[in-house]
Amino acid sequence: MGVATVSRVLNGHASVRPATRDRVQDAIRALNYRPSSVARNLSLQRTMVVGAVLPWFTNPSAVQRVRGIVEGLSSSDYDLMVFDVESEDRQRRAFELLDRGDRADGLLVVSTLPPESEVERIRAARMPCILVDGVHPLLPCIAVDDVAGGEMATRHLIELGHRRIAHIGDTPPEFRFDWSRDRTRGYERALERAGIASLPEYLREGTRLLHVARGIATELLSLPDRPTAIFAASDTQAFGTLEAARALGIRVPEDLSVIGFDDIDIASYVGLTTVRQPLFESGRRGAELLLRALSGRPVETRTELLPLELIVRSTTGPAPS
Amino acid sequence: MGVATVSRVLNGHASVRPATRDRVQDAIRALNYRPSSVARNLSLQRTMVVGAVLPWFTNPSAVQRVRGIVEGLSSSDYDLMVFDVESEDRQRRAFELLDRGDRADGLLVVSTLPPESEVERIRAARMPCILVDGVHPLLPCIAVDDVAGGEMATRHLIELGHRRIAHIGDTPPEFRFDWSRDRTRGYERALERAGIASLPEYLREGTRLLHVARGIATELLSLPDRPTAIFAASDTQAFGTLEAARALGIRVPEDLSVIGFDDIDIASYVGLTTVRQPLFESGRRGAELLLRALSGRPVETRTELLPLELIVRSTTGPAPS
DNA sequence: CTCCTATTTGGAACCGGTTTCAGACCGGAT
DNA sequence: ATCCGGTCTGAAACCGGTTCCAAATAGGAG
Repeated sequence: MGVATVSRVLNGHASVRPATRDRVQDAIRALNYRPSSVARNLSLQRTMVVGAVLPWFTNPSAVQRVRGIVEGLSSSDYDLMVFDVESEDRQRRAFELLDRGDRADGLLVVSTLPPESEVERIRAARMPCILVDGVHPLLPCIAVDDVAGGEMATRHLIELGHRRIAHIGDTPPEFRFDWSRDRTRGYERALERAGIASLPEYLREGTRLLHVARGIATELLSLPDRPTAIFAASDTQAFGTLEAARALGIRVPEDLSVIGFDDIDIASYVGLTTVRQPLFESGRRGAELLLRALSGRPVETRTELLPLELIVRSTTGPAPS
Repeated sequence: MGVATVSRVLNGHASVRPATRDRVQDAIRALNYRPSSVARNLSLQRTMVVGAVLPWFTNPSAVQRVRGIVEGLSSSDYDLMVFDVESEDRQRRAFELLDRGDRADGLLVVSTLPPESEVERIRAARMPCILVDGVHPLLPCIAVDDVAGGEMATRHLIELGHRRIAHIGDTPPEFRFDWSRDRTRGYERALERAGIASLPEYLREGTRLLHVARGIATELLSLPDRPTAIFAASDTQAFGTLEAARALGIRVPEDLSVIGFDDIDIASYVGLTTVRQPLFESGRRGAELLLRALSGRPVETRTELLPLELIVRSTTGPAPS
């Protein structure tokens, strides 16, 4: 029996006599044989796997996006392989592993930007690749208008009568990633439009981590002329802010209003006012576009903006008089 | 120039004349060449990737474990590939992809049990495999004593004077997974030891999802003789219980005590009393054992139990008189 | 300028599949 | 019994690397 016949049986290919097929299947069972998927991929030039590259998938919003991806892929024959890249180095390695197209047929890059050299390579290899929560002129992208979001959050505070509004942003240079800067820009624009001077001591940056934000918030709230409202660039940072306020005995929302960004699961539980972005939907839609590209249908290389929505709960209120 | 030479240059192998090496590297640059990692794996029989298989990594405790895995692997040369298996079918497929050892060198199976046939295959292929949050007699395992944990939680409530104690468990048959049953057993044992009869209407099951638990809790709290304490099999379910209580206007902990299990991030924020299990540590330790196995050192096939700890916060209090 | 040996180099086999292609086999018609 | 067409089958080439081994080359000694 030749290997060709075995291959035909395994792939349910046409024209194998039933008698032969049975004989092959018996042998397979007897030997407890399973074909090597890697050898198969090598030969087929196709893996039926899509790769997702994302930093800190430990964080709640990333998890939510991945859930969307899983959902979007669930009806397809593709499996998902997630690469967590906690450092620039790991990110480079992930792309080295993936961009040849021999480990995954398509790529979802979430909340990070691939190095420029990789973008070129990906395009040269005609490997389908969708950006989720990131924008690049040469790739299809799913994103939100962070400037508008930052403005939306800040305007909400202004409309409540706040004038001393602080902002806790994210440190920009992580994985060439700049949504936080855009939200900050929205914050500045809202202040400007309302004719409020922006104070440098009200504009702070820290990592996305909760305890860092708590530290920064503690400093902000200890200022001689402390802010009456804080716009945190993410819900996680907003929670850090709330903890700081609680520790200092500052009442929310009576003495301090806090607004976040994302609307992660816990936000509704805790009653956090926030700007909701469709996290789950971004992943689902990204997967949808990727599947379309994988099926050979064309996908426009343009940025698709998902809607933002202000969710008012109980951590914002009128400015104290 | 032969392919052998190129291969030697790429792998920094010995004895390539500098002049030749430079010539090869120039060619590589000129062609923008990158070797196929899959072909390399096929030839080398080694991938430098470890696979993690876990269900619902959407859920907070799984995320925490994965964080531990990432941490445990970070100092090694291995990359992590995560397979989310939301259904039995996907689980089967994940193992089919992984157990030949040509896609990953080692396996971490988290919060699920591999099908028996796969266990056999994994052992036959001598593929290193560690179970995290799961127990199998033929594999090294990292776990906690769920019976003891369930007993610990229940005893805490009993010691506070509660007698009408309900329990919300998990539906057992998901991915051959039974920690919830063990926690329930601990619950029953604690009641028995205290001489409290267990009432069938106090013992309920639901999926791990928050809103399902909320529904069940609402039913429990609407019983004519409603419980004064509820032990939820996971923190997520405890939150559902708290929401139900809040909606019904039942004060916690004055009218109702609630205890969870896991101690996920938000638990401390919300002040949930719970039984802490070392989630992060379980992943880190699993990765550590896997790395040891991958390096050829022996790993005992025994179950390593991590410690549990009762964390008393503000959702439990003395039974109402 | 030879000769000899140590170092470099390239050819070929292999990893484990898929697929092309030509030959083997089958049954029916003459 | 022979021939014919169509259906099955297996040998061989390929995917893209690594590595063994033998041939080619370089450099030092005589």
